[in-house]
Amino acid sequence: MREEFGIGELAKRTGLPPSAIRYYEALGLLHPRRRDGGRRTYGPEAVARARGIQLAKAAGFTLKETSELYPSDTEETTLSERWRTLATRKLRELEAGLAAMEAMRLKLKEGIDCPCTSLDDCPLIQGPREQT
Amino acid sequence: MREEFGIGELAKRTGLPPSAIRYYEALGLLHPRRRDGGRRTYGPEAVARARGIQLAKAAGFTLKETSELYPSDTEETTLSERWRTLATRKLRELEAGLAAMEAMRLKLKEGIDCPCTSLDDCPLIQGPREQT
DNA sequence: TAAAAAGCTCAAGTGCGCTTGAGGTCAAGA
DNA sequence: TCTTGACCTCAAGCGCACTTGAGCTTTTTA
Repeated sequence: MREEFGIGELAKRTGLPPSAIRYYEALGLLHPRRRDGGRRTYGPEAVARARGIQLAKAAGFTLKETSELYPSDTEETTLSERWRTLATRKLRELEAGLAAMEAMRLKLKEGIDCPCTSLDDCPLIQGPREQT
Repeated sequence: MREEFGIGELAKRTGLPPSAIRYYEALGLLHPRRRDGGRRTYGPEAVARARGIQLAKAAGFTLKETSELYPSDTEETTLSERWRTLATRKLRELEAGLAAMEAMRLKLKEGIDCPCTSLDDCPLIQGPREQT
């Protein structure tokens, strides 16, 4: 039979607290089975999913956005198109975020390496950025 | 005399709503002067600062962290050392974030370009990542 | 078998980053 | 002058991502 374990074990394997795991489930990101008595049971795929969620978080996605990235949850079977659309959009946003982080990294590095005392001094932000 | 303007003008120049500008001030990120009557007055340096804040936000910093990046606010005069320590730490965190975003970008791109239907299918997360 | 450990649900609380609203003030123009 | 619009303060509210706590049940293990 397949390897199954409880919420405590999943917590141990992912570094997430059980409360967060339950919360993700409430948002539809995780779908444990239940054993008699009501306790949640997970398999290895839950570990993969949890890692995906953590990665998405680290990449700046909200949990709602992340859940949209896992559309198998919505009962669709041929979801390739929808998924691709969503993922493409997210990819664009991600690349914008990456650019911002890279810019900030440069600012920080410049600030650290140069004799001025504050980010304000380094004229690195004065690009043509109006609006968010 | 130096070019000075009110909160509405700063809002226009930065794309930030006045409420957010006041909020940043409450957190010690902005330090407008006041004219008789109590209204806030800003100069061009406030625009630069506001852009820095926006950039930091886009790079994933909290406002608290961002404020630590502008230590001139804390009355210190020779802050280079402290600043450099902080900025170096932030830089490391930023680079970790960048790596995560890059990983997610790859996952998304892979998912978009390959025939599988979900992120779970692509074995891209199964690295040795435990804990956050 | 009995006590401890792990889990369950549900409601409320927390911190962040703002926004909204009430109620009042200040400044410029018709 | 007087009205309009920009601005002021302060308190409360909101969405997100969780955490905490109460009160109860299920497993495990000594």
